[in-house]
Amino acid sequence: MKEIKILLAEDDNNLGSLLKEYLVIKGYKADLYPDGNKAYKGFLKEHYNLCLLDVMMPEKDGFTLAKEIRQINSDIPIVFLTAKSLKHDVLEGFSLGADDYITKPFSMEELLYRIEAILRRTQQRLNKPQDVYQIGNYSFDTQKQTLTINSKMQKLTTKEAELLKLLCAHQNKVLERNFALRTIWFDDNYFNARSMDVYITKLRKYLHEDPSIEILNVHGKGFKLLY
Amino acid sequence: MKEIKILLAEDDNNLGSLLKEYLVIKGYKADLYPDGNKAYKGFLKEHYNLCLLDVMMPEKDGFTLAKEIRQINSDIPIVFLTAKSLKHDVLEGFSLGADDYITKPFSMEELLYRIEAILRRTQQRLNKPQDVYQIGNYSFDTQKQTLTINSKMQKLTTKEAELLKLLCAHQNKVLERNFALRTIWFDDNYFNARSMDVYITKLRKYLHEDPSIEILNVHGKGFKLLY
DNA sequence: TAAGTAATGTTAAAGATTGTTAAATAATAA
DNA sequence: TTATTATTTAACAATCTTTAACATTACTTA
Repeated sequence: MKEIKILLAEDDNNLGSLLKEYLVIKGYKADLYPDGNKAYKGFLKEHYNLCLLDVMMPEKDGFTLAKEIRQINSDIPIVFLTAKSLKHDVLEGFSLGADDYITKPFSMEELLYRIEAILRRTQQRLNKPQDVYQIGNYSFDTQKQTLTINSKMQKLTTKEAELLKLLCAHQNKVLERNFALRTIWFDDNYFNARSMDVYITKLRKYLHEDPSIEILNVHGKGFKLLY
Repeated sequence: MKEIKILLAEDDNNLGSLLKEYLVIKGYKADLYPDGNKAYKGFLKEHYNLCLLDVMMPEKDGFTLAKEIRQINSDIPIVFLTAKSLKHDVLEGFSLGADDYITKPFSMEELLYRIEAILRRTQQRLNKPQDVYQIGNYSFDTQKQTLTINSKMQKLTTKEAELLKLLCAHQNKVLERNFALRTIWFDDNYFNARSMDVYITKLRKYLHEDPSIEILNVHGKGFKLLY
């Protein structure tokens, strides 16, 4: 797991230190800068993953700083901290491409959760989103489109994998025909429905080695993956 | 620009209608559901880009609904609306993978900006372009058009490098055929498509030394670089 | 209950897309 | 210009998806 570095720009040293300490405890690397200019210089030197900017700061306010940061990195998540919850202010922040906007006073925990929510969105694509389902004794890798049991690996075609993925997402619940058809085939006409039946047969064959697994048909409704 | 569809689950019909109307004015398509069950059914039928869920709802509350939605689509942005700003509540929301959390009363404009901030993140999800990509054990220099492994350096032709670069920018995601063709060949006709297939074969050969790397074909859609 | 109808199961063939190699053409360097 | 390299086109193989055909099962209705 790569370390995540947060740029923290806050002129109130009490709050700033507190925040930094809290973030460090939570496993982030955080650098505190007391004003916008110093923060900007720091931004140029280091490689940060997220910016936490106070709006009201001496020398250079948070909005100006955000603009400058955006010039260099149009992609980095920016979160504003502010005492006043003036509507106009909030809107200006977002129009600069803020990812979130938190008005003081706020709880540390909430801040942390908001940071994590944003990082989840921005980081997740960089790491591989290893979606792997365990289906009985099988292991189904949705990214690689493979189904493995006892080190025997079966490659799945795209359609096979898409359908199995939907079944997994609905495990023990009915996957409705029309929903699956519209999701995978984008049209729930008769022929696509028959095509889907063919794929159900194929999946049943693949999953044959673990007898506790079953793709049950719910007449007129759809299919249910049980195990 | 594709239409963006928002699922709105809110039992207070006054607020719900107001929200829906506002979102529609702002150019979104929005469907209002008066409780969690109806919202879930709607979610199964339609394809939404974002969910706006009231926490307190009859039949099925927002948290439960979010869990069910996440089962089916682990990726869709979810925003909670709530009257109470109880800390415990907020944290629960985020732990379910909420992308934002707004306590009533809120201004319509702020809501809109928050929605836009989230969509900005989720819609454009390409990795930022880099000069040098690490692909498994390979190092791919886009400027020099070289692919290096164990100090063995392979020169790439322009087309090879362009295609590999696009694949890298989309790593773990599908690089759509037509997009790649229009980007690199400026025309997605049949012959260019065949030419691209030839290049895919070449790239696969170059990347053969690290077996964890794979250029997966997603039938009818495009290619996905996995490692 | 029995017959009729609709839905699903299964297999194989047809049709479409992709994989691969080599030859032909185009572009570039010597 | 020729030699070399890059790209496209052609040809054929392999794979994936859809369609067709027929079998079976589930439901409906008389």
